Amino acid sequence: MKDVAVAAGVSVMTVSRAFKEDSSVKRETRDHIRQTAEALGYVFDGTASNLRMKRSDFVAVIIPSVNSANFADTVRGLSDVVEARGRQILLGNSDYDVSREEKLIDQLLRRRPEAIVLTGGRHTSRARKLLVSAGIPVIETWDLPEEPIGHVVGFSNAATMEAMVAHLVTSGRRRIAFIGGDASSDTRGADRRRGFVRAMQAHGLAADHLVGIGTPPASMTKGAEAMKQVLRNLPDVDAVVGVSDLAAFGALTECMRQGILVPDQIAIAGFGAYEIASVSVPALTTIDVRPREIGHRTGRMVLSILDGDGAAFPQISKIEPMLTLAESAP
Amino acid sequence: MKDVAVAAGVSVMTVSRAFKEDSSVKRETRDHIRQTAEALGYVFDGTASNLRMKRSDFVAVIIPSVNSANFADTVRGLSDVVEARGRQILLGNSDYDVSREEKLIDQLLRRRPEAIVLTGGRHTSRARKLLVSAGIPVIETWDLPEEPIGHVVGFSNAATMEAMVAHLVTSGRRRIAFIGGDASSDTRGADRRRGFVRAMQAHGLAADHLVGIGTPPASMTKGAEAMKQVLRNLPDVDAVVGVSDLAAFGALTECMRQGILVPDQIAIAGFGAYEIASVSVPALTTIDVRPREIGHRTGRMVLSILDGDGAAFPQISKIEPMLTLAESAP
DNA sequence: TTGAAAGCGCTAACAC
DNA sequence: GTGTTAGCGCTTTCAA
Repeated sequence: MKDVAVAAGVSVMTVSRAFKEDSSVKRETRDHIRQTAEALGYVFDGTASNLRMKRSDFVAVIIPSVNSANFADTVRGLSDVVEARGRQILLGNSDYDVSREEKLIDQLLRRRPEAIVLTGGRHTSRARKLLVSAGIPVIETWDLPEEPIGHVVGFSNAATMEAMVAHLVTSGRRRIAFIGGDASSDTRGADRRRGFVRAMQAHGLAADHLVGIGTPPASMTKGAEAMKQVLRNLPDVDAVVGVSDLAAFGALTECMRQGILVPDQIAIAGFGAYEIASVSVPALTTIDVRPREIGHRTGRMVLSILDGDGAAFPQISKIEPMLTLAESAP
Repeated sequence: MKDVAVAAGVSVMTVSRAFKEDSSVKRETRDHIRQTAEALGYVFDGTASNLRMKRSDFVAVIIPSVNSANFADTVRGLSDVVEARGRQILLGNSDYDVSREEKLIDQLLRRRPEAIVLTGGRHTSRARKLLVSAGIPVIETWDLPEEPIGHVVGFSNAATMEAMVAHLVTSGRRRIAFIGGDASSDTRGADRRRGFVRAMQAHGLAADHLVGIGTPPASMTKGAEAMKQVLRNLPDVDAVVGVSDLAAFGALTECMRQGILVPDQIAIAGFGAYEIASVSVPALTTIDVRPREIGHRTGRMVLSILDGDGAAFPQISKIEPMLTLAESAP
């Protein structure tokens, strides 16, 4: 900046002002400075500015994995909103692991983000301490934590899965299997499984057809493998619910390979409203938790807390998941 | 840090040293300082450190979209490598738009990243100027640019598609349609389409069955719609190639809905080796461009340029895509 | 092994 | 409308 100032024949302060939109610099002076800067290949140093202004324009976001379309959608919705207002997303993958999440929180906080968005409501106790003492807005998403740290944009994974079971039972299914949700690290998957078990019991049905798929994320391939087990070991099953659409679609493909008719012999339902659910043949009955809306709403929440009236949003903003019926489990 | 220093009864300099791994501080002093810091809820300010050290530990990455599994895989591979060495990824989505890419480059460079990774080899001229004058390593990926700015980790989209066409022709297909690649903004898609046309002509076949799907990214839904057009307008087609597996799978589902046998009546091939390709029934013949390997290799390249002997990597590192044959086009 | 002074590149606050 | 001074929180440098 000093170089630009010398080259333009002004003080550094004037150069600084010339780069701010609404500051008092003569038009000609500003134009001249900007041209000089461009010619010199000068790029503004945000690092120094951040230090001085105590304002990083970063919003930290931790998701389990960028490789999951649903979490990617949430990040996308979030970044669309906050980037339009000059903020930048600082993204971290926790790999469905709370201790990795703790490390990430530590690392990200060093960058002095102005807010931090988390996926899920389970964290290590040190992570909670770090978050609280950071003194910035904390938003937990994709869940309704029992003890929220700050704000929340989410839904109950368990209750949502209960609605799905209710639908299957209403449509006449009785011997329903659940694929996924066994890994303790995927708390949302485990919650869905818990909701499944609870709903089955509430309907007086046996909830003993639980097929794990191991470490998250649930994939199509793992869903297909799990379905093989179901067909081998649980021949009386008349419906299968996947912890996600990916697992459900995998299960569907295994049925296709074995000549089992869906939904005539076995109904299949998923979770998440991935694109595959609407395109597959048969299309999958699923639950749309509106990941992008989670992101948008979180973004607007962050901005309203940061820039304006934090009171515009309630502390807990509930997403209403929608049951989407399709051919696989009408 | 000053607070910690006062609380621990030492100078700020000693506190600073206590947080570095390999500096000369007495064990007891260091332990005492770290405890004091933890108790005070002190979090190291990376911003100030970066300013002073002129070292941000950021690697900037621009991809067309996080919502594409393949690009997400590349980012994942890259971050696995560079984060293990203390760097953090600064991610931006260009939305397949070079002018948005230019804006992003400008924004990201303000954060003073130590290297920048781009997707593709087409950029605005101002973007090129910014990249060159930034004086940091620039790595272009997912393509083999005609005029590389710096390093490259990629493959030829056109040549790879030519290999796919060669396979289809060898297996007896003659009237082959191509779905996608019409949007000028998706240069990789357009390159694949160009490769398709070139290969068809080289085999003496008509390359006039081109069905566009509009703005990227190619989706399953758009692939299904395009297949509807193919079946309506081009009844003689005996094979279809999708610009990506998503489009190809969409096309497959449309065939299933219309009772058209794949591959007996129409063969279908995709591009990208998404999970859907191996799981779908029939499984899709596709091309594995190894997105994660692109990320890994790019990461290792960045680190070797930054930390050590930059000479360890050639300027252009070619990825060899692999043709993966499956049921849909054996 | 520890400390004091100087400064990274920018901007708030105050002159003029 | 523009310039001067001081300082954001850290680390380099030099001295003790």
